[in-house]
Amino acid sequence: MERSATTPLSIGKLSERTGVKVTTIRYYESIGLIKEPPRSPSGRRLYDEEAVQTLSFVRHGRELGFSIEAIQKLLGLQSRPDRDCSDVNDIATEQLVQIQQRIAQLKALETELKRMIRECEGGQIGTCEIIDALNNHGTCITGEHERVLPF
Amino acid sequence: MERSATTPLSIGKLSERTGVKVTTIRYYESIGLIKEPPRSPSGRRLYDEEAVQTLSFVRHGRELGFSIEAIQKLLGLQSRPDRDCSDVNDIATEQLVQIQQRIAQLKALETELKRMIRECEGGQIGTCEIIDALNNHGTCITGEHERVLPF
DNA sequence: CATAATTCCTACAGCGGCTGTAGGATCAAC
DNA sequence: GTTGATCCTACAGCCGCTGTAGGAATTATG
Repeated sequence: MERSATTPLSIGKLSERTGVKVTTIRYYESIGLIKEPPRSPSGRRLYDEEAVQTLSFVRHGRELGFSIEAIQKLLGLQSRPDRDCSDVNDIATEQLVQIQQRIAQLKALETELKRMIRECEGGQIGTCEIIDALNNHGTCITGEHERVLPF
Repeated sequence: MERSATTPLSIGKLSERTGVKVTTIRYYESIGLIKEPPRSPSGRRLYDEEAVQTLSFVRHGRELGFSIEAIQKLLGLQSRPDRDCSDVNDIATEQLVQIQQRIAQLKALETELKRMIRECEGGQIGTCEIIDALNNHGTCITGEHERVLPF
């Protein structure tokens, strides 16, 4: 299983292989998310296949909306295959809950925006229902939709 | 209609009336979103009812997910009630489209996370389907779900 | 083999939309 | 008169990057 003597990858090649930008890779290293690779005599970073794996893992996690912090935990857990995976499940479940909450919030906004747009039938701003709705929260059907942001 | 000689509000009262934090009000002023109010002899900001209106408008817009930039445009439009409201409609529609796209993306993530969690039946991390899914994008049913972030 | 284009390096600033901190000045209540 | 709340400015920090400047090293082409 040990064939680690493959030609090392430059940061650019690693970027190509994983779809993570060069600057982002360096950023991940700077915050300690991925480990510092060895360097060439001239100081260039040299990566191996394990780095490709780790970075792909990170990328996929980010795509699924996991925070850097959560990914850091997951990476730590991943390296202990004999441990119980309930911690992993907890992190994923928490992420799912947050996404579901976010969807619910955005749907409320969607409903509200649709209503505003429907009631604005074109005309002058003075009688525009969109402007009116923004001026007058009382007309909202969704009641409180506070701190829904950021996107 | 002109009864503007009401007692001026302090920034704290304005904050209470609008639900926008004091620091955020000052921030909005600093970026030019709301105008600089007159000051008391000792340099404290003095607001009137128009400021309450404007800030409520801003707050509601933010709650609906509009960017500061979009709100700035809407505020500009609002002050010209005789103009056609199609620009307003465009901004709101664009916002709606973005929210709908965001919902679609998040739903894809939700599906994916649910699948991962469902297939992880508890056990050891070495065989955990969640970790496996993160390692191996190929198992994703959603195909490409890139740059869905940030939240 | 010389030159040109590309890749790489570090360090730091900036994005959006705030929030928090430090260190004061002023105001209202008792 | 004193305490405590509110206000002021100025600046740093949050997340997760992205962009810039100014070099050094490597690779591709003539």
